[in-house]
Amino acid sequence: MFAPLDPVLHSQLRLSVVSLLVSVRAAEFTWLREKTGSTAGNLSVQLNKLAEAGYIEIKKSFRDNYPLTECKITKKGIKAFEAYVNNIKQYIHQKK
Amino acid sequence: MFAPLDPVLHSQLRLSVVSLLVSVRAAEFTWLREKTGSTAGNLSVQLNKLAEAGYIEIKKSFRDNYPLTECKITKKGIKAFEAYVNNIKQYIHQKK
DNA sequence: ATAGAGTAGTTTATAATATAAACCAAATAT
DNA sequence: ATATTTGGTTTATATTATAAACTACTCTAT
Repeated sequence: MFAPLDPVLHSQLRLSVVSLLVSVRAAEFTWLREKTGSTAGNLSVQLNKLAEAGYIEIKKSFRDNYPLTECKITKKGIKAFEAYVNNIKQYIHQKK
Repeated sequence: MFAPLDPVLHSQLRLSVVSLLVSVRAAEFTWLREKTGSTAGNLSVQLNKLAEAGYIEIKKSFRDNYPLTECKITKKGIKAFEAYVNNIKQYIHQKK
C-alpha cells in the first residue's frame, strides 16, 4: 500500500539539500546553508550522511585562503530522489 | 525557500494514517494496522500523537465483546494534511 | 473449570535522528 | 595585538520511531 520512504531522504534538511542539488551543477556549503536556512552544524552533519549514503560528493578545497566545501549530487542520489518523489506521491495523492 | 514540514505529519506511519483517514469516514485500529503494515504498538503510539495534535478523534467501544478503536480525521487534521501536501511539493517539484 | 491460543490493544525500553551548542583553525579588521 | 568573522566540525542533548514486552480480556477444546 505505502512504499517505505528512504530514511536518508525523509529528513527535512537532507531532502532540501538534495532537492537543491538535483537542479544545479554544484553547490557551495554556504549557499546550501542560506537556501535551506539551516545552521552550519546541522548542515555539516547531514551533508556527511548524504555522502556516506553515496548520494552526494563532497569536494574540499580552498578559495581565497578560506576552506571551500562543494557538493554535487551523484547518479545514485538522483535515482534515490526520483524514487522518493514517486513514493511520497502515494501518501499525498490519496485515492478517491 | 522551503516551508517547514509539520513534524506531526512528517513521519511515515502518521502520514500513512492521515492519508488513509482523509478519504474515509472512519477507520478501525486493525484496518489501519493492516493497511499501513505497522505493528500494533507503533500504531497505538502514533494514533495517540495524532489525537494529541487534534488531527484525529479516537472513539473506544466494544464490539462482539472485543475492544474496538475507531479513528476519524478532524477538520484540523484535514487542514494540516493539505498544508503538508502543499509544502512537500516545494521539495519534490524542484524548480528548473 | 481450566489450560491454551487468539484478539486488541497499551506501556516501556531501546535505537536512531535531528538539532543546537560548543568548539576549532585560519583570516581579516580594529 | 586582540577581537571578530569565515567556514566549517565535533559533541551533547532532545526528540522520534520502533520493537519488545506486557495487559486484559475472549474463545475454544478438553
